[in-house]
Amino acid sequence: MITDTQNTALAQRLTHSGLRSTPQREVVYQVVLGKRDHPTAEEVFDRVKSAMPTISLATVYNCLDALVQCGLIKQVNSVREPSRYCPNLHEHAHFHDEATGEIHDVDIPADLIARLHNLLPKGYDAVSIDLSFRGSVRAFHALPDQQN
Amino acid sequence: MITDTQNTALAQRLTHSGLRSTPQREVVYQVVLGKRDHPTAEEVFDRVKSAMPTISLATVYNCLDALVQCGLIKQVNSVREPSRYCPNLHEHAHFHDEATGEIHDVDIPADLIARLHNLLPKGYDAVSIDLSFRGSVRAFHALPDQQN
DNA sequence: CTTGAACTTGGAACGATTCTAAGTCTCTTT
DNA sequence: AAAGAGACTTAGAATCGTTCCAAGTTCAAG
Repeated sequence: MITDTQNTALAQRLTHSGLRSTPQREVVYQVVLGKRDHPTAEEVFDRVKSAMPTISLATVYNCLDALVQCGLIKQVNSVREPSRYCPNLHEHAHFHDEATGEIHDVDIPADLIARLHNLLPKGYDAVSIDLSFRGSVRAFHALPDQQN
Repeated sequence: MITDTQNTALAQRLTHSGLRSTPQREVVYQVVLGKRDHPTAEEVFDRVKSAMPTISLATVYNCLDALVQCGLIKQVNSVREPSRYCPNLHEHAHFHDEATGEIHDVDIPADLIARLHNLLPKGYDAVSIDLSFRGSVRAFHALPDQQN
């Protein structure tokens, strides 16, 4: 659907971080962007293979790392489960649905993030916050799609 | 230092959950209680071996699971690192010091926990919240030990 | 061109955890 | 007290996501 501006953005970000833009990294990036679920490296691997059948799993890991490093995607670490990757760059929390295994993004208002930082004692300097919920999602009587 | 009331509490909790109180579980419990750091299963294993040299690592995992299950300790899941266990049962967050690898407990006021729950859209039912920071702790000019 | 660094590849290696099979312990029921 | 059923322990094998490795490839700069 989209490729050109995204790929130049990709190239810029990568070179800016001292990394190279390669066909593999472009394809991996497109795949993660392409579907707004939270795929594991293995799932990314499967999806990428249709476009590039010779790619190896090690390369997928390498590409995902590179993309995380230059800030284009985020790594979502689940508990004793494979890491997942998401293109949502806003500060947000994750809700792990224990029934389905799905992960849903949950927005965090900026003032709340500030308040979380204020929990820390003096001298504590947090570079990242991770907020995650686990539970289940009650099927809901077809509400006409509130906000998201 | 302490053993008797703790061990009866242990026995009660275990049997209440349909589990048995065993020498191994008592020792593992004492070890986790004994030092307020956040040991991994392997570290618990090492500490337990001095009191009970024949215990196996599998049993340590089993015992830790049992204690977590009946609510006597908590499992702290780090990112792509071994799980750690802590006897602090209050709702609290964790600060992962990237320099030292240490984990520090951080209290969360009750109203903030409520506010976190309120982030969730309708229908989302969270059974647990995990809040963790990672960063570093600046050494602090010998403050006369504030609160903790 | 050449040189070197970054990258890709497949497979081996790793490490935390779980599983397995065999043996032991401990309640209950007689 | 004997017997049977579970729960528990043990050592080692197995699992699985991830990382490492060695060899070959590509790319950018001189």
